[in-house]
Amino acid sequence: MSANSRLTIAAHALAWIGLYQRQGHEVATSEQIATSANTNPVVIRRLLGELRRAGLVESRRGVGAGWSLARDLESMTLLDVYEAVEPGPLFAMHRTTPDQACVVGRGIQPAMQGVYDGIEQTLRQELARVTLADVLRDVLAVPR
Amino acid sequence: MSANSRLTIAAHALAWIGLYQRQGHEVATSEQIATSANTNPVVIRRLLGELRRAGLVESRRGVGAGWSLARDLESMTLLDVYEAVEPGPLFAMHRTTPDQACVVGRGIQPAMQGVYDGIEQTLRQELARVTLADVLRDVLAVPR
DNA sequence: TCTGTCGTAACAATTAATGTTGCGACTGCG
DNA sequence: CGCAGTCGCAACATTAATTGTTACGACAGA
Repeated sequence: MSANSRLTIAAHALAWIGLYQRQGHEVATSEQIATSANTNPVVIRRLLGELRRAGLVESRRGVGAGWSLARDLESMTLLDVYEAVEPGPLFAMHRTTPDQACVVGRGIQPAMQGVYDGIEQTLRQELARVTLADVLRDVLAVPR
Repeated sequence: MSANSRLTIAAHALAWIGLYQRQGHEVATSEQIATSANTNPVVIRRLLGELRRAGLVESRRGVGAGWSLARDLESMTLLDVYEAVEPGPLFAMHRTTPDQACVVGRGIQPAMQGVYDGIEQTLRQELARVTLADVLRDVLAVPR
């Protein structure tokens, strides 16, 4: 379905900053995170910018600039991240309006919307159940 | 997230065929369905082709050709349709391998995969709960 | 003033879905 | 037998979203 790794990369960045701060550092740079995620620093800055708008991270400019967590990893859930970085709904409707002269064309969108709303609701509950601290714990639990 | 309406269009097509057959017709043509969904017949044929591979519909060729249901709408769930028409997973990993020399780079994919697997599981349960007969009922329940 | 990093715009590259055209294959009918 | 209507499928165009890249000004501390 989606060639969309935004949630994955955002979680990666947050886990990285969290671990780095646990090791006693003040801020992490987009360059460092980009190296770990094997991508471009601008991509990281863009994503972190969205997380900052959601109040999850803060950035500092000037010399010794970089990114830090605005809250504990324990208090951040994947739902917070999801809402910050994912724009649209999971499933889309027709890209052009179906034939309103047809019974099915008229009724299909409300019918499917009901289903999709329920699913989106469940998805949110699942994401809200996992904190970024959980993610970092699982990351560190992987044997090297 | 996804600009992907495959599930919606597939459900539309199945509901349309189901209703048309209830009205006493043998088969529906991709042209008719495309008109209702306001898209191109080839798009419908492609989708229905995937549904046929999954055993949900059958097609007839020659004169009086067209599509018919291979099973009752009651016995078809949105999960059947989803599995037939959605290729990939909901959330993607990094498009390039993260830095394996970094703890986070090494552990993030297994960690996120665990979460994503659970979500995919829940999504399937939700989809399996809705039959295409439910969808058609809801379609017809929409006031005109 | 110099240095390192963010902030952001602009644009290219990539990928997936969707739309379109064309044509051969099939099959019932006259 | 030939015709008509529709599927099957390949090839290509279009659209849209994400991701990657380059460039450069803004900022703040040394």
